[in-house]
Amino acid sequence: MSESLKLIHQAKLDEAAKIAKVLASPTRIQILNLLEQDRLNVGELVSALGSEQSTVSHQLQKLRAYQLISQERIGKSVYYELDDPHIVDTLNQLLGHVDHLLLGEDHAGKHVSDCFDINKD
Amino acid sequence: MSESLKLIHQAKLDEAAKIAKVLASPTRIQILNLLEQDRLNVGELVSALGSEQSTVSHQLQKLRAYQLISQERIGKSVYYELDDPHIVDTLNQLLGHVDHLLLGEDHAGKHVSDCFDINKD
DNA sequence: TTATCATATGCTAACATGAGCATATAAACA
DNA sequence: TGTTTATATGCTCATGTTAGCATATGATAA
Repeated sequence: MSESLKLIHQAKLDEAAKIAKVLASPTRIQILNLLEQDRLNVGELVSALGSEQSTVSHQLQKLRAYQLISQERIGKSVYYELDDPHIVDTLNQLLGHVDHLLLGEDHAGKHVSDCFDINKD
Repeated sequence: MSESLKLIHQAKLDEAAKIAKVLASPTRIQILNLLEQDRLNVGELVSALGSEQSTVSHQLQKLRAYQLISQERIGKSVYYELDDPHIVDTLNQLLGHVDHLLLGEDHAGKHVSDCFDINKD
């Protein structure tokens, strides 16, 4: 009598890896985090992130490719917003995991707050 | 009156991205999936995965580096098992997300089962 | 000790990725 | 129309990743 193991089939495996890849970038995580709070245009994202405008646009392109965000032009600006509630869950789960890790490492007491505010304007 | 946005601080961002990176490989996801079902040695993983032994060992090394798995030598073999319950949650959340996606895409009806069994021996 | 089996590691080639500069496009305004 | 503003895209450099071959290590068996 032999035990059997379940394999995830390749298509599902590849898709899962792709999504993980989208989340595997600090910049993209930050963008998703910001868009979870508000609908923002590129300029607002650029100043919040402190990155180059082209860098932000490139990352938005990738998020768009996975249909995680949607865009709408208003006047001169293009506003982005989250378009996939599931990815937010996955991201928050991931961030929760990290909280747990960082809390564990920082057991000594000198724990820093997770977030800090910035001014949108 | 200006709205404020919360930024995730860099350390947390980097850590989250690192974890996502670990999950951003079909091979590693499959390994985690298999180890979720049973404690397995490298040879068993190799035959289940159908990859080169060195490839599997390299991936195990990465999973080890993140302390997602632990190892124990028994006789000539080294057995691996999951060492982090949280990552399993994150992975399952991710896989659930993918199920949702694939189901959506395959709306036409020809939907394939998610997993298939293999013989462990 | 030597041979053998199981696993780990060094190395390399092919490929992907992230960031930023320079530039193109597209809308709005004068 | 021409100019300005906002965003997108092409290109490139530096860096990282994957997989596999060859080989090293480590444990067991003879």
